[in-house]
Amino acid sequence: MSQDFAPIKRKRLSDEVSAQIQVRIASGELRSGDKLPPERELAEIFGVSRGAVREALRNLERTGLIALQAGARGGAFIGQGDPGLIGDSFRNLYQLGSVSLDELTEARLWLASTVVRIACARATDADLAALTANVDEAERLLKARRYDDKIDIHIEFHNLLARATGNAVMAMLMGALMEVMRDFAHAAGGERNDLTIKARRRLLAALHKRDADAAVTAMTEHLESLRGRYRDRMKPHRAKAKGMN
Amino acid sequence: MSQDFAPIKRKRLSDEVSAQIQVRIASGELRSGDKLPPERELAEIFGVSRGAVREALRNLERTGLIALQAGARGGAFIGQGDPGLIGDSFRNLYQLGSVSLDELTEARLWLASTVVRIACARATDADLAALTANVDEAERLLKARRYDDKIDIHIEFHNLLARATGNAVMAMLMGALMEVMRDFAHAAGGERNDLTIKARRRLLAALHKRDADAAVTAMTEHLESLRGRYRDRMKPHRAKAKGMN
DNA sequence: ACATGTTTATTGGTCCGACCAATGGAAAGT
DNA sequence: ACTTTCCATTGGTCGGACCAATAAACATGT
Repeated sequence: MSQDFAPIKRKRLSDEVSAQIQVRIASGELRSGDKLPPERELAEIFGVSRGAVREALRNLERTGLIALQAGARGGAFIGQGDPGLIGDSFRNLYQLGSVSLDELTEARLWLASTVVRIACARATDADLAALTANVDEAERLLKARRYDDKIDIHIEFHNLLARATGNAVMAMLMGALMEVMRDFAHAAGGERNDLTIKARRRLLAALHKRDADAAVTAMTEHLESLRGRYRDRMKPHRAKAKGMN
Repeated sequence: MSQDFAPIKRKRLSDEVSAQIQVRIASGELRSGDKLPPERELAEIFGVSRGAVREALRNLERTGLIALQAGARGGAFIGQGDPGLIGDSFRNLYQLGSVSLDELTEARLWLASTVVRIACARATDADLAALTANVDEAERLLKARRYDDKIDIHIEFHNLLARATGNAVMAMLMGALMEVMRDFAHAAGGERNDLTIKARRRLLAALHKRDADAAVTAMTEHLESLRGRYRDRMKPHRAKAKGMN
């Protein structure tokens, strides 16, 4: 036993409280819809101040585990999680310089390939209809020169496609990456040509024919060309982080 | 103008504060390593109580945007984000019943296929050496009957492979999914046979030969069989959430 | 001079007690 | 029976106090 004394972890009270509640959730003791005791009671139970309890609850709220609601029948209710947090995480990592734009677009391209292949096999008629409607809408917006609105529709296309895989996790992963893409798509300004529309028409045709290889090709080629254009347009908007160590 | 009066958003002060700070970060005005003014000053600047500022800072800390440090030269420092939060999000979504175990394993399988294909093309000698060392270690633990420790090594294998793609985003995505896998791998108890080891040896051989198809096959077959075994062993550990709307 | 211990100023961490604001149900009035 | 008013409950905010950690400035001893 050379150097393994005590780690000495000065944990914050609020973190201790939120940890205990989280354990109750992980164990299944607390489930979606359940209500926690009021802050004042929790303070007494845990033997800490209401402020500490409050910080714990706010943390859990931020994590999407609970939702706070004021008023008579209000309180802290166990929620269902928030898929949007995944996208937020990536946004932060990008803004803080921990991941690059190039890595994001590359990962997105890889994910999109998988998505389109799976979706090609599983997409329902309703999925295909929604995708078609989406492209129609995008074309309408393009003609109306509403380039900024078009971006959101384009992003929605990828989300629809990901949902067509029938796998919520995959939909969330793609959704997260697309959230970051949204940011700099708006920053870079929307495309004003119809290349995307045409590529999507080809993709839809392949999907209807259940031709996975053609669908993947259509998707990949389009994203590759987009990637090239973005790379030219977006100068790195941040100098490399100077280590804070 | 039929019904578009005022949205009436009763935002919390602390959220308003954290939002303003976040904007400064997004705009690049605040960068990794920068220090925010002390809580008491921020309270005066924003014209709110110190408690409100504190909640805002704790929220940002939870998000990985800042790190709080007590003491004389302490304060709130802009951080670099925390990739672990992505895994936490999925863990929460799973625990709260918003995503199923099956969707997680399926998405993991898809991602792993992509990862192994890319890694096959890009892995450096150092990557391959690390992967080989990992499998050796796993074999050692298996012989020592340290099944629980073996799980973590097995998970590390996937992370190493993902890192071998050279894409940090992909490594984070895989890392996040594997974090959830870790939970129920431990809950289900580690495998006690050497099937995984053998599959990994085949995978490594394919990687060394840069035979992408063989590598993908080795990975996929193994994960598929694992998936089948898990499905038998893990009964859904939670009844379907009764909606709380 | 140098090393070591002590003080002190700074800053996050916690607590208390009070009051405000939202909300739904109970009581009162019609 | 319906509407209005009131009230208890519960989160949201505040101010001020004190504790705890920390590093710099200072004092002390060799």
